[in-house]
Amino acid sequence: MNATATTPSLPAIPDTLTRSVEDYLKAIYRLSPEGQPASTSDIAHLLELSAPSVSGMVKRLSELGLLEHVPYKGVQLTDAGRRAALRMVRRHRLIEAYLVQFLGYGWDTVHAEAERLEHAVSDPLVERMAAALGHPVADPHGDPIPDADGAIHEPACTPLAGMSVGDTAEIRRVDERDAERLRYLASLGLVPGVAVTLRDRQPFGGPVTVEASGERHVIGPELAQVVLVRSEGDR
Amino acid sequence: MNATATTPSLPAIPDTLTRSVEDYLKAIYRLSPEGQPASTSDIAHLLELSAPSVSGMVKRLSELGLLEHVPYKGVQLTDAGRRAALRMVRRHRLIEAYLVQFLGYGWDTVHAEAERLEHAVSDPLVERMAAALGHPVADPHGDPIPDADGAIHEPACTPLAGMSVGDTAEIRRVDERDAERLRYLASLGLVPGVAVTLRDRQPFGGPVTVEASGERHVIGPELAQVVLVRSEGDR
DNA sequence: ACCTTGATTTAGGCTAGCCTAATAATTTCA
DNA sequence: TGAAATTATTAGGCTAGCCTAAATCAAGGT
Repeated sequence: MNATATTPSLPAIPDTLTRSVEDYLKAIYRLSPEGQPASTSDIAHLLELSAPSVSGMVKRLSELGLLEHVPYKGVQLTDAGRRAALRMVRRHRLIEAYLVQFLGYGWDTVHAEAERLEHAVSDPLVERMAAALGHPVADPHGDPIPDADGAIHEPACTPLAGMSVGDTAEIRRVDERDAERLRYLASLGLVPGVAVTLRDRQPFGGPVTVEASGERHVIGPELAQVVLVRSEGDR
Repeated sequence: MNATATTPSLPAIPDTLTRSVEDYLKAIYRLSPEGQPASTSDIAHLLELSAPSVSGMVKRLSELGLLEHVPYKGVQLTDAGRRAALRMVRRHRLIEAYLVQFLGYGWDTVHAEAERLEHAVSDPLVERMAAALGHPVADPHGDPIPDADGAIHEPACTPLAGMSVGDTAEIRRVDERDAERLRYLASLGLVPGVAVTLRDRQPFGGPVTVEASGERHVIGPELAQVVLVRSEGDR
């Protein structure tokens, strides 16, 4: 017995992770940016994999020291795991920003491309892109970009659905994953940086009416949930 | 029996190939751009894999209709295989050109990065890069870039080692794979576009002396083999 | 014509990741 | 509290790709 004795033989974290592993870490980070445990089934749902597949991978990742797993309770990233996850988040968001800025991509199509590229770019390339962009702090959807050390500042945002009638706020962030949704929001002019005023809300989870750039739009509740705003009052 | 009856059940070529398959096709293309058969062991050597691994993959690829294999004779790409290979060659060379032009890469470091990115980029991204570059016909090492339909024009080149003393020629192409070699060549000013005159050749495969940009350099025979030139006389 | 040599293929085994079906643990609710 | 529902894990199996060791084929020299 000559190891540092935490778990029975700890296989060091390999210097390069597989695509799968990177995707798991990103998913777990997304499910619990604050560090609360994420459930197996949530991970499975997000990655569109079966629950047993996730169970198996979770076991391997915890043996690698990338996360901690309490059976039937959930998983939490270790520091090493969170670092690796944030590295992927940084890559993803910088790639999106780069493709939009320099290669004419739209905010609706850029996610799929970044999803593959993030596993293939080298760290130096990521930093070159960051420099070419002038070290941006957010991607085209308003998602904050962690710095190279993994520090990230998540600005306080609330769903548009949570605004009160009469309130005015600025759109900060929009969930990036559904291209069609992004195209629809863009067609309405509901993009980050735009000021919106809530004009009406129907009861029982009904639609809301917002005014932006002088136009009024009726928005369904699930859409109003993925558009994040910052009230003029905050910070 | 309801198939078109060439081989006993032909599994259609999948729309996306794996990284491994893409690498095999590229390797086979490189070993036989003219279509002569490539040997198992040459493929194994180029990809740094064991011969049995290559044997197994070759079997699968021939079942997929990407190549034809005559046991103990060699493999030849089919039209579909060659098309897939040229698609990878186009990607690789355009990525190299893009990274050098827009992201400050040097010709010595760009190969490794392109080697990974070529498997991850989408066709539209490749075409956007090509457009941003103004549809170049060659990459930073002078290697010609196939067009989007897979047509490629390989300019007639001969190794510098094959020149006669007193001849003058233009450097056209340099093997891209060894970063250190590229750095050395660049330090001597021996890059594509430069005119060189052969001043001396030592017998028995000895070094050659070339003059370029007014300077003389002594070059070992294996280096003189990977620098390709076009004589002023040729086309 | 035979035998050695080198290239190639077959045999058998391994890991990473995925799956479905079956089992087990936890939570919920009557 | 105890059954039902939910959630997670184990069992067992699959493919892609890689490996080493063993067998086999193709040639070339005597």
